[in-house]
Amino acid sequence: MAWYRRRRRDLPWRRTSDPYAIWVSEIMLQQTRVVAAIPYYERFLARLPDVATLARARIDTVLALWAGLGYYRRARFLHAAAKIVLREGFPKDAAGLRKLPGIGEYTSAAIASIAFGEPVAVVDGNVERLIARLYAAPHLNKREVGARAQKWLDESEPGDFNQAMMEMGATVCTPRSPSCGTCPLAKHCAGRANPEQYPAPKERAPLIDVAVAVGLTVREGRVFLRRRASTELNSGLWDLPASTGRGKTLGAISHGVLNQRLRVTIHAARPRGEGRWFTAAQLSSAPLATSARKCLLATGFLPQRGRGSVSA
DNA sequence: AACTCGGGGGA
DNA sequence: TCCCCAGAGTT
Repeated sequence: MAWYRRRRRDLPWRRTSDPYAIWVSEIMLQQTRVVAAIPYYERFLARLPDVATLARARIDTVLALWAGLGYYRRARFLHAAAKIVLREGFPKDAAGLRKLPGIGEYTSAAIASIAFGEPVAVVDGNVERLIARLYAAPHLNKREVGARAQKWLDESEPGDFNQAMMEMGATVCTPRSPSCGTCPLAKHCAGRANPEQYPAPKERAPLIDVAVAVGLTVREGRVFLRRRASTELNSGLWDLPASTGRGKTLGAISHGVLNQRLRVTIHAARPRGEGRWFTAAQLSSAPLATSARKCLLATGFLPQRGRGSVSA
């Protein structure tokens, strides 16, 4: 705790005690690095400053604010949960938070400890690694990590304790080349001699190549897009429609996603099915699928500007 | 417990 | 290219 008070990063969600803002930050931080989430967090809260505004916003607005951050299901869960909160009130503890869509074991504990001071330890990737090394235990499951973290929890300041654990994992007890020389726990750490062995590496799924063909139609400066259905992946995002692949090839992109590598070929096509025409300017504020954005950059429909181009 | 999410970015 | 990130939901 002394180390944390000295070394904590000045992060935007550490400047508020608003449970809504902390909630938004925790959803954005799921499987997402702190530095990646910061600009999205700032923009999201500026546009949707409270839970009622979020609940009443259109899903397109929410998805557009999320575009580029990945794991878009999080945005839909957050929006759905905001509607529930507007109707039923903000949950008062971790158990109540846990019932909301998009909030699991980690996130319920994080919000409850940080916003409400509830003495419950979080287990994220940082805490797993820190505990595994501290005990030189390569194969602990989440429940076992949680029990050990809970034992150390400072119940007078559980939010700061949890953030201290994660901050340690993110800045000192890092996956590769940890800074054991400056670690305040080094002399208590059983894994100090060989930190890279903890936790044991997980076996990875083999990389799969997937061929995808999409159709591109441009007329009078507008491109034809379809909205992905609620039953599909990336539902709600605008995407290029599928193609038979028989039209003239206009380009190709590679789009890595988890254990897949999508090889997307872009073909000239006629507009088919439901869809909408977008100008390049309209796309800057539309929830566009990342692979579609790459295709539109590759074919020159969108200008090649600095990635992200997070315009309000 | 394993798998998916057709993510994203640092090293 | 590899690794893993303040994970959650589904099967």
